[in-house]
Amino acid sequence: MQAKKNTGKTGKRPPSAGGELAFTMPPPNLCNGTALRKATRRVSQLYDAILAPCGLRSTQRSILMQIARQKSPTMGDLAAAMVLDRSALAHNLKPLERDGLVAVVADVEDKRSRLVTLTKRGEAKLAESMSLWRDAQARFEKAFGAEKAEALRRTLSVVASEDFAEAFAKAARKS
Amino acid sequence: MQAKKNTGKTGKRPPSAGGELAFTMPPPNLCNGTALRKATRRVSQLYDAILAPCGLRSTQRSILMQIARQKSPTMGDLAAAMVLDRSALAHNLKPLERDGLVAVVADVEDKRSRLVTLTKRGEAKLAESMSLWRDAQARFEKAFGAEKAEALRRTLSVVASEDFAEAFAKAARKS
DNA sequence: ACAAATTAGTGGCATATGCCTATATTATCA
DNA sequence: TGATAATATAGGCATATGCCACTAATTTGT
Repeated sequence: MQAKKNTGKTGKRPPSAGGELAFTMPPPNLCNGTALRKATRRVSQLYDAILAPCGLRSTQRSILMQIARQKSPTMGDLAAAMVLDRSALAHNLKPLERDGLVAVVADVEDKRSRLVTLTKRGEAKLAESMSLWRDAQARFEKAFGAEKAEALRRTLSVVASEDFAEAFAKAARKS
Repeated sequence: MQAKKNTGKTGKRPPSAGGELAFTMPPPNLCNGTALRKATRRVSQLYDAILAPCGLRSTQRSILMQIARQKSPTMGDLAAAMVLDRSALAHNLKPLERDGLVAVVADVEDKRSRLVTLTKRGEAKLAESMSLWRDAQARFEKAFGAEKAEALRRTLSVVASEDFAEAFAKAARKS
């Protein structure tokens, strides 16, 4: 960091942030990542509050639901479907295992793999959460519009896809 | 990806999840929260990889940027602007404080409040991150389309707003 | 067949996020 | 003014997320 720019009007100011920054401040709300994270925090909070009575958070519920869909996926398949890091998935499964909602068993086909399954309790808990989830969904669509919600989900699924990740990676930076 | 050798409905199955569930399985990709979280994880990963050389994650960068915008916000103001729980913000600031990028000082006006400011190092680090961030943004817009990206950000900002939270809360379920 | 490369998962570390409770400070009101 | 409510934050606990390095098992190249 070099000496401060002499713009001619720099006076003595509090220990920082008073003067001009070393870059042009972009307009607000321009970062796609920040916009996504803010919306996600808001919605997770709203959904979690509705789901609370069943003792599942939205993250946990989405994992149980995905296991139900894929029947008995490997850790890797499940992680890929959730766009979730493998180790993150492993950590997320721990509380669910501890509470007896999921079980992880070795795969006899490929001993490197482990298969994740719902237990009876897991199925029951997922079933129990359905009406709460439907309530949250209904509220979202009422507040935001069902059509717009569907369009948003489609858009988000593009952004979450591996195709998008590859396009992002290939996107040459300015030549 | 291995095909499960599920021998019909009579065969041996893992300790659960073989039969019909106690609810009707909704079509995939229907949950707004899950769609948001998946897209956010993907984009955070992509942005973080680009930002890595400067040592900031996208979350940290967005906090520094918001502090720069608000000059010296209180914890509460900053948390509200970030749609972030206060205690989460407090935790997130710890590594930044430790690294000397931000400073938290008591407010003389209201001794309950603490003001968050960027240090010189924080300003410099933020400035250093700008070109990396612009690279990530450019990649996103090239892969997704600049127009669509802007539309998405506008949509997300609606979802993240307090107005939306209120509308969600009021959205009566039983009409 | 055997070493090398690849693939699957674990464990450690660090950050991210949120709830609940406690504490300190300020504002209100009888 | 003194009790009380409201506000701002801190701390403890738990889950969420991701990177890296490591181990185990399979696949591949020769």
